[in-house]
Amino acid sequence: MSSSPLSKLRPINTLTQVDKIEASLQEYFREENLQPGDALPKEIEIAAAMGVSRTAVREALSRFKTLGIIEARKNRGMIIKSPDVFNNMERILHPNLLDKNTMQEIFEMRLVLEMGIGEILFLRKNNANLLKLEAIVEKEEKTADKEVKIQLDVEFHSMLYKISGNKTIQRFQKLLLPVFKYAVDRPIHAQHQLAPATASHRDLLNILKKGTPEEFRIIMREHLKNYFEYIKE
Amino acid sequence: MSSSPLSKLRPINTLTQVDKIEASLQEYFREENLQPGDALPKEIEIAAAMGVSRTAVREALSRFKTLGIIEARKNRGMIIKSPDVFNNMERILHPNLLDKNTMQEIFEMRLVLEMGIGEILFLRKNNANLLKLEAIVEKEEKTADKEVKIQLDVEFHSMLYKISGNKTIQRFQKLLLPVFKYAVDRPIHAQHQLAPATASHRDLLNILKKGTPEEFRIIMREHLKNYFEYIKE
DNA sequence: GTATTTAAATATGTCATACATACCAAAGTA
DNA sequence: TACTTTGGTATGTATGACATATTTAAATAC
Repeated sequence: MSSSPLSKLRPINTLTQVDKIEASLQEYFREENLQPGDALPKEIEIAAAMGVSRTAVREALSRFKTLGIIEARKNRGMIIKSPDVFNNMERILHPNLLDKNTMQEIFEMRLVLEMGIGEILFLRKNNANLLKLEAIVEKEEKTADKEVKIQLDVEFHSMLYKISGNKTIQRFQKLLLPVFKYAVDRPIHAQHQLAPATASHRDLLNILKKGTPEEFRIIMREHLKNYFEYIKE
Repeated sequence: MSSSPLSKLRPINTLTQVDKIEASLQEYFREENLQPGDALPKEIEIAAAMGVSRTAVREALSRFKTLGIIEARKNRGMIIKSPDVFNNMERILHPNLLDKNTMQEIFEMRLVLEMGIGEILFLRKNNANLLKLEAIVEKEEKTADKEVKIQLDVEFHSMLYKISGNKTIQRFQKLLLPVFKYAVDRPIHAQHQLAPATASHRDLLNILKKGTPEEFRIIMREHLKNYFEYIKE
């Protein structure tokens, strides 16, 4: 059997069968303009319509299930679902798996969020919120236990996100926490952390109570100074 | 074969077989402390070890593949992979699927990022970067075509993220773009968009060139003013 | 005629088996 | 030494069957 030199040229499309089925389904979703709650055809029907095995269809569907785009209720058929944006990220954001660079970038991202959250805080703050924040700060000032202090530090910043009233941002921050913690625990960073913050949580609280967004940003920048020094390197 | 009355009591966990296999595999990954690059047992071996069918194992593995935690190279076996944090989100962040509230929150999140990115820009900016930004601004000032203007607006902000040097943030922003666009196109928002920004891209560029992070934040706040008005409601 | 029970139909979940396919490695050939 | 061939291997795909839980409809009891 003679093979022409062209046979060396691999087809561009190295997609597997399941990949194609996945794409085809996605197109189907779009064309049908399917909305959450809408029902899907049965697996067998999909397989028949595409001329492939139920096995392959199931694997493609499995991907959508994993992503949270569809939900299969046993023996009841499948429906389109409104996916949880971060559900998947939670499952992969383990320090074990991420490379150092990505971790570093996520670390920075948290700083960016922290610096940018001020505007919304001033839009959404209220007395109840501020009291809770106050309680945390007071606890912080009273304790000497380092472990407790660290815990309260997390709580303070978490409360800020809560005050933002934006559950998506809140979720995202919670997601970043383990990565952030891991980064902070790295030896190279430990020394910076030791340096006392030049602006305290109390300062932030006071500004949030009686100051302006602009002042808040300045104090927050000061509060995070050590971290910004860190990422300079 | 006698079955006690207790056999009627169904186990609390309504987990499916595949769910259990997934959990079991996850535990295996953790216990073995598997790192990216490490090989997994063959599907058949896993199935045999767990006493289940290869089908079920494959479906559990398929989930991990979808999440990007493992990679299957045909006929070569599977290995642990360093997952791409946002790869999954890209696949679900379609305006069709997300509910209004989540979209609104993502919209806000983009504003937060935009407000917080300044610090890092001043850390990472350089002449080459600024020239590119300048080029975009000049094009903007010369064109009258509204479509082009919108496109250049996106490019300007995208370039800011690029200057941040943080590919994770950059990716995230790209991810948010369609959602943002969708939100902006909503009628209720259209009127706000029509109001001319009180601080231009040129202003931002000038500050980035010769100003301070603090000034930059103030101008950015001014630049996004209309959007902030919008989310107040 | 209403209410409860039973039974059938249904669609996903799981299993077993076989074959296809592409990659690697080792043996064979010029 | 360089190239080709060949075979083993593990994932990818197909087929067919049965399990199981839910829904719907039929059947029975009152």
